[in-house]
Amino acid sequence: MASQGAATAAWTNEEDKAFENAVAAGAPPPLDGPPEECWFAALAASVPARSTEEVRRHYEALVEDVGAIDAGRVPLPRYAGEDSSSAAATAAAAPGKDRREDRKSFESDSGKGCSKAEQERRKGIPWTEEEHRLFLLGLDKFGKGDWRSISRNFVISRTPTQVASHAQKYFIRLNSMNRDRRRSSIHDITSINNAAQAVPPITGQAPAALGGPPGGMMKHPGMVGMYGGAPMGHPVAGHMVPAAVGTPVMFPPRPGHPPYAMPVGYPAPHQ
DNA sequence: TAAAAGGGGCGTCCGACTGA
DNA sequence: TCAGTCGGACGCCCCTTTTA
Repeated sequence: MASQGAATAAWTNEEDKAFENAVAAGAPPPLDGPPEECWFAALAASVPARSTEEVRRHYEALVEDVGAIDAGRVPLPRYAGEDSSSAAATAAAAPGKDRREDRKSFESDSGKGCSKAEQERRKGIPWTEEEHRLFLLGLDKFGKGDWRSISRNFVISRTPTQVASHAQKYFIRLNSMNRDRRRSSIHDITSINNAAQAVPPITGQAPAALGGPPGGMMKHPGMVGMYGGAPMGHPVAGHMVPAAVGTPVMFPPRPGHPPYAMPVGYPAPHQ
């Protein structure tokens, strides 16, 4: 991943949050002057400690991340989803899902594996944050509905059906953001940037290598989803501010594919 | 106060249905 | 025919309440 704000101090959690919220809100639409400059200035107003130029670079770094993935410059984590050994391989690559997989493997090892129950209904393999992040990238790239392309080019470890199913629940989740009693879930990740910094290094890279600041940005380190190693039940407000609730934060539209859930007045980044 | 039980939320899988 | 959508079943876990 591209190093965000490499030339300046690392962005803090609060700054990232404010930045994302501003992007999610679409930022005040530029009224006059160069649209792009005004738009970044509006974003910068949400992050007082950062200059417009810093905000611009931060933004472009995110876009660059997407571009790198699009171009295949960023090696995607290897998932072996096609065969039955995928569970172990994926579990090894994604420490966040170990608990359930451990139970699963235990059941298999204890003689209950390949049981009738398992043949009747395969147990679900929880999505990792990395997969979800790739899903968001694919959603940005191909738009809502093109699950096959997303599956083939981004979430290669999941079938189009799985991607579609995941998307369905994801959008349901987004629509239910205003409910009071909710647990935190992987679907709370609505921005690629946020996810990138929250995702444990699935490739074994250090978090900084993935673009996140040292120490990550999550207020609950290690929170990786329902079946991850981190606890569930943390108040959502603790790591997701209301402004971002229900507002998908996606990267800007690119030529050739429709934007998804982008606020009005979202300028095209430098290409 | 600690443990147990029940309720409810969440994520995944599956099958039926629909439209191109 | 195929891909996408929708709704429900299922399993798992956490939270709250109840009980000793």
